[in-house]
Amino acid sequence: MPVETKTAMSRTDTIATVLLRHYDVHARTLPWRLPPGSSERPNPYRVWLSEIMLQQTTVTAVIPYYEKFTARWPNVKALAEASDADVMAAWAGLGYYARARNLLACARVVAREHGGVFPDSEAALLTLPGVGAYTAAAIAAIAFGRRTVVVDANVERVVSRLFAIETPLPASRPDIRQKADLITPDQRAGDFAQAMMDLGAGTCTVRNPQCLLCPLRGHCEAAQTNRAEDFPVKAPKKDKPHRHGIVWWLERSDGHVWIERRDDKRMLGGMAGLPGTQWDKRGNEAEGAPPMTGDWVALNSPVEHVFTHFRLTLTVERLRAVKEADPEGNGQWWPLARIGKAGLPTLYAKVVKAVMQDRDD
DNA sequence: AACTCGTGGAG
DNA sequence: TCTCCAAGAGT
Repeated sequence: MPVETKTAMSRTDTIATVLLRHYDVHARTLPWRLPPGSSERPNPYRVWLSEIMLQQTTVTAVIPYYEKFTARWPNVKALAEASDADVMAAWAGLGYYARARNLLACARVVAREHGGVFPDSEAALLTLPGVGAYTAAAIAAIAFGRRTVVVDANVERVVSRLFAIETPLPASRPDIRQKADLITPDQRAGDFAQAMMDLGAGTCTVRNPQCLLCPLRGHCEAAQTNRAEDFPVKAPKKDKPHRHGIVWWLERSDGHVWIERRDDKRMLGGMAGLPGTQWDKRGNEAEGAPPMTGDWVALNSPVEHVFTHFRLTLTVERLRAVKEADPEGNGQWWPLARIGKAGLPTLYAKVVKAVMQDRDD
């Protein structure tokens, strides 16, 4: 390589060339990545698992779950043989629980119909449960060295800035995809995708982007006009409605609590939960009956929670039952001493906390 | 094609 | 406190 190109960018340097050169030095070390400089290909199972967990979820939130899953289920066959309840409980707290249901469904399809080997083409990957356009492209590129166009929210932001795209999202998606295709290299498409995501996570951030430190500043229309933070332009979003519901805390005299398994296809579907009104259906927030008749008493302070598209205020009502009590519903008595192992999603973990605090008062 | 799906961190 | 939003998919 000529000496002058080490410090000055040559005219023929493409965005991909510059970004990959930067990535070779500055790539983040992450549990699902091979050590820097490794020439091997990453394990498809691990790539797939990480990509599913990372959907709409931050790296720091994913890491402990990724470590837990890979230690307990080291390959796709092991995961395919796990029980639904074990996988759902292991996923508890990470959110978007349809991902966990699809994860298990996908593992079983790969184990049964593909002999435990992940398909290596983008089109075949796209047919798997929980694998959409982004994830299929990412796995094909990262695990199998395919040249695919990987577009996630990071790439959308970076590309919107590189080309100063004025059309608001989501209408700009076709244009963004075309531009992403244009700058994707024929070689190392997987590294390029991960480099774009590293850039979006650390430098080309939503707020306060670090354009002065960006390796692509010389290629970026937005940076050169000091307008990075103006992109991507987004359509205005709707405001969140507020819903109210009741949750019933039924505790037996010997220290057991009545826990239900929520139906699939509802919110928090397949997860453990507490009986309550149908707060997840708009307009039906008051519908439902307690698992037993009795003198239910409400806690002084309700539980507040925020979902993607609505806020929820839950009133907690308590009842003490005798040991012979026989509640109605799809549930089981769970020892309060081991409530932390019940696999409750955060909403219900908040209810447990509220009940415990109420006792201390 | 909009809507529906969780959660926690950043600012 | 409040808003925004993150390696999106399914319907």
